[in-house]
Amino acid sequence: MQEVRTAGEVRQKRVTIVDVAQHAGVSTASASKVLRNAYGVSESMRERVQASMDALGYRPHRPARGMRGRTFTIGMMVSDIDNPFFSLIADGISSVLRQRDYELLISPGGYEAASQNAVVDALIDHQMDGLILVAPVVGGDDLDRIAREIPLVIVGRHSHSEVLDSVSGDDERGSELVVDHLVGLGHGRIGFVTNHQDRVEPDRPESARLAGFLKAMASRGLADDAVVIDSRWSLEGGRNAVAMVDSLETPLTAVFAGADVTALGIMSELWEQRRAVPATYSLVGYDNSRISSIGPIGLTTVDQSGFEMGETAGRLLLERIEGRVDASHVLLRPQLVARTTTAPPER
Amino acid sequence: MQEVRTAGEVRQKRVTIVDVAQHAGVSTASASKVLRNAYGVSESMRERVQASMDALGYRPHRPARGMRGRTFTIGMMVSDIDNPFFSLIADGISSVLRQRDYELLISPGGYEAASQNAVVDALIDHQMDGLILVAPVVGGDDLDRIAREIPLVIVGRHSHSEVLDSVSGDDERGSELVVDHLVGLGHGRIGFVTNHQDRVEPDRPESARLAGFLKAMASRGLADDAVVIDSRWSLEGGRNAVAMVDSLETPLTAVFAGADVTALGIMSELWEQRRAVPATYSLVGYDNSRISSIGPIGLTTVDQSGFEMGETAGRLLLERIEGRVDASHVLLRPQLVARTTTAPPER
DNA sequence: TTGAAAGCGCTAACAG
DNA sequence: CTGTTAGCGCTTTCAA
Repeated sequence: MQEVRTAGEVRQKRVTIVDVAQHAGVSTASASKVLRNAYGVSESMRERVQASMDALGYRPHRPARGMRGRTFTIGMMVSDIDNPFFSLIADGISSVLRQRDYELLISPGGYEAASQNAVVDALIDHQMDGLILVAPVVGGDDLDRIAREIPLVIVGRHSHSEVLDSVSGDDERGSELVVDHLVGLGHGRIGFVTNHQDRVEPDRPESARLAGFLKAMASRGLADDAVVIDSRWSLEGGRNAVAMVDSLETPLTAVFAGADVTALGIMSELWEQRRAVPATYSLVGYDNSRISSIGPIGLTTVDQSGFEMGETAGRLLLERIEGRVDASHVLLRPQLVARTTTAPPER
Repeated sequence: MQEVRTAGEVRQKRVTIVDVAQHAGVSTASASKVLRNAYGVSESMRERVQASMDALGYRPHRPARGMRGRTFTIGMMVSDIDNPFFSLIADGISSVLRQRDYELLISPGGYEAASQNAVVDALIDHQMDGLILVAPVVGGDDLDRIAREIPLVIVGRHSHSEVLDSVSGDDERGSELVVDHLVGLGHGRIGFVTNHQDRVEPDRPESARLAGFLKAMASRGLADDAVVIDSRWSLEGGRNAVAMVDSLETPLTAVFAGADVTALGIMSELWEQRRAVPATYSLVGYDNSRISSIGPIGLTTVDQSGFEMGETAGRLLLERIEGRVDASHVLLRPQLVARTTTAPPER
């Protein structure tokens, strides 16, 4: 029997820049310059070195690069990778980075500030060239502190910080679109399901969507018909919201769930109780996640163009890395996607 | 106005092991040993150094560690992060790594062998200590080659390789469970939607599930009633499968979609045609993704216990890194989850 | 334009 | 048990 061992086997050594330099008959410094597209190399030098790199199949060792210069790696923190919206953002980022030979590495940070901070530290320890944090729950001061250590872009959270960039949807506007849609259908008494915050941070999407909802209702003379249901933006939170809505003295004709996942929880709970949507009440989500378009779901929701957000975030981060110092905060226009969970009220 | 500049500002230098050693009044070698929990350090030394590390808030620089030894980082490649099943696997892996101070970094590799290979190379270039590839489309030879470079575990794909470990669900058994369920309900003529492979690789889940389906049908005397529908495991593939099923001469009473996402595509298409499930035909998926449990969907499917897969993969990889040389291939038992998309045939 | 040499933060071999 | 020192692969002065 042939022995095929891994640990015992002598793994062939990596091709290093020294090998390339020797093969091309030049100094490592010159090879390095070619690798980095740096100034001060003749055309012939560039060609020779490039040929050697190709011939030897040279791939730069990232940790070694990181010791002195850049790693050409960008870190992305998300709470949980299982979020279709994050996936779109990641695709958008990748599409920008790819053209510039940067690489994207993703790390799930959970839903607690403590665990997210730990993940951010770890990404910094990897000597990444920049970080993109998606909907971080970390406090604003912490974000500024991080931004002073490393180029930083946050996605999905409004910001006015001077030291970092941000890309987010115009959540206030998004809520307004929803209210317009529902009022247009004839609804008056509308509920909004919140994502409970122990310590309210005004720059978080949940705050902006709630504010937008209240403002839009008020400006249409429906301030007294705006009902806030304090729950959580999760499947479970949606399920629980159903009972809360039922316990209201005056019933609702429409519920704006604040997020698709919450709307799905509500749908699921209602379905189990054999109550139909939109017959029971109209239902609106937020995010336009892929599930929402599936036939039997057909959730009316708000699209945030995640891919474009990712592209923008990637572009901003590269600009930061190249040295831009003034902050840039981009707000993207949301769009309402009307499907089958909204209809005129029954009465 | 106060100037708050990032790039211009002098960023404070990192705390290095030299700082720790100085603070504790010992050599860097000793500090390093404490950091690595290496042998040959007195209790008092350990305490002093540890105290200094805590006092200075020392965090080891991963690239530097990677230059000589381990980075304590594991890379995970997935085709696309937007897959609830992958999320479960990642959680499982993380739960194991966390106890051992390893970190998990995830990289989306797309659906092509070429792009996946590029991502794997990039992870190797980062000097990661080991890799976990989820359902790679890369050829078996390539996997062996990779495994000779770096400790490797593949998830969701059967393997008999001597140089790498694998964890997967028993897909043949899973298909058998589905056939049993459907036949138990009274179905005879059953369709199976495949994920088309240009070059059939027998160790891929799509091959195993198809084989299991055909075998189970045959062993129940239904070989002639087993219909194979060649499509793709995607939302679109599911949608297209509907027309293919409709064009069959003898109609089906049940469709085993091979994967949840395919089943969702079928559901969606049928729904748009105002045809009900399971009235049109019973429908079964595979994966038990989170969506499948949502009320209005209620998809009958097969659970693969992704979290456990992740745990196992993490454990196997750490063992490899510690030096295990004989391959380990784990097969996990799948379970049928019956919901509302399956029922006895109408006739 | 090119090359020699120092050094990034850490580990490992070896000496004391 | 502890310290000295070389060196990982690369970038970056600085000199030629």
